Amino acid sequence: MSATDIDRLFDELLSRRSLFKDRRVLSIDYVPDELPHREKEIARLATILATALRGGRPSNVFCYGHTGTGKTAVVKFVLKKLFEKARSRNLKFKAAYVNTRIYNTPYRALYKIAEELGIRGIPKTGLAVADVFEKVKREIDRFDCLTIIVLDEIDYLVKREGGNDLLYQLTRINNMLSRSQVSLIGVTNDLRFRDFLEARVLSSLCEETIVFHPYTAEQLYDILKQRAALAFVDGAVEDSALRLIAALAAREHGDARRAIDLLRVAGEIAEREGADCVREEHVWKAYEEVERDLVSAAVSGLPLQEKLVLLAIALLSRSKRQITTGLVKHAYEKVCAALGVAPVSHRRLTDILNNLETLGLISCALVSLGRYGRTKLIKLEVRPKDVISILARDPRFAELVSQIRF
DNA sequence: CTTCCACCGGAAGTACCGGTAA
DNA sequence: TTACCGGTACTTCCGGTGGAAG
Repeated sequence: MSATDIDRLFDELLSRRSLFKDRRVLSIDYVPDELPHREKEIARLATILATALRGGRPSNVFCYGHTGTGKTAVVKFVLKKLFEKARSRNLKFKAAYVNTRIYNTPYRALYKIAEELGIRGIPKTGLAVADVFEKVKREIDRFDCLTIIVLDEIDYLVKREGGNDLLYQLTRINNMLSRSQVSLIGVTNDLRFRDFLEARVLSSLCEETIVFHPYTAEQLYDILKQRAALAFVDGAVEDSALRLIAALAAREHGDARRAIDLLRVAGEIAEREGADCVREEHVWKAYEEVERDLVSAAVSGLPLQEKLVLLAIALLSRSKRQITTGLVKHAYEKVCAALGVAPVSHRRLTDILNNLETLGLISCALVSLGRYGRTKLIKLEVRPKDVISILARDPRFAELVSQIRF
């Protein structure tokens, strides 16, 4: 391509009218001024937290519901409004928001709490958890005000060792504070989460419970319409496209986050193609792309051995129908041999399989074959060719993928 | 009724890494 | 420097276990 060609390309791209008015509206952490169809939940949480405006300590709250049902948005929204109200009444309180899927160990969660509260001098690693907890506790007491701690995706913390301990300490912290008070808000997608909570934590963490039900397709449509009006220029999205996104997301247990993601990607595709508006065809393309990106994000972050196990499963699912643990082990060892990598123990393999399951890449079902033992039936939950093509980007695997057959 | 397959998964421990405090 | 911290990836050992076959 010559210099003048590039010049012309730039000119052409610049002269195109952008479909977007404000892209940020479609980002994951955007909190809108209105949350349609969540009025009841907002009122409920606001009622509980309003105690703070009267100088009391709100009960600990526990929110649960599927992904993308507005839990995080509602919590952030109500806290924002509470801050505004408090400021107008000259009241002080502090809040920390921690996503424990990212800050997924007791130390890291504590570190993030400290950071959110503006407590400095805590290193990312190297100290004992108990010491850090003491320091955070002391600093919170020095605030001399109510402190609200939001623990989002709290199930990721609880399922880790030491997670219950931290939670227990946090629920008991008020007994150790003299000037400040702490309220906790726990948020989770996992509906069976309570099973993992120890009894000593359960009762105090779940003083109040708010359940978030999935959005229906019509409700998702309303949400999309609201966001589209803010994010796109007038007439840049066809109504049928919004309906399609709503229908697709409703199928995924009413996941609004997924819907908004789909809208954003569909918009980007339409713009890339130079279309004058977002149509159903762009939504379908976006659907594919979002799916692939999800897989790609999950797969590329995996450690080597987990990649190899996943590769073995992907290669197996091209041909065999029923995949058992034994079969996976066999295939995995063949893959290892071909690469000159030492395979891990069987015990480790079961952990890897469980991990791949929690990531949603595979699903497992324990079955008993009587005389013929007891095993797990393993099913790849994503397209084998996606997994293989993503892993084949690694030059170490590229050759192998074309060679091995089962 | 008992056997026994082909696994599961808890417990405890090791090696290593990147970090802190004294 | 040394002792210690949390965290990940992995090991070895071992006590289960559902249900068809015998």
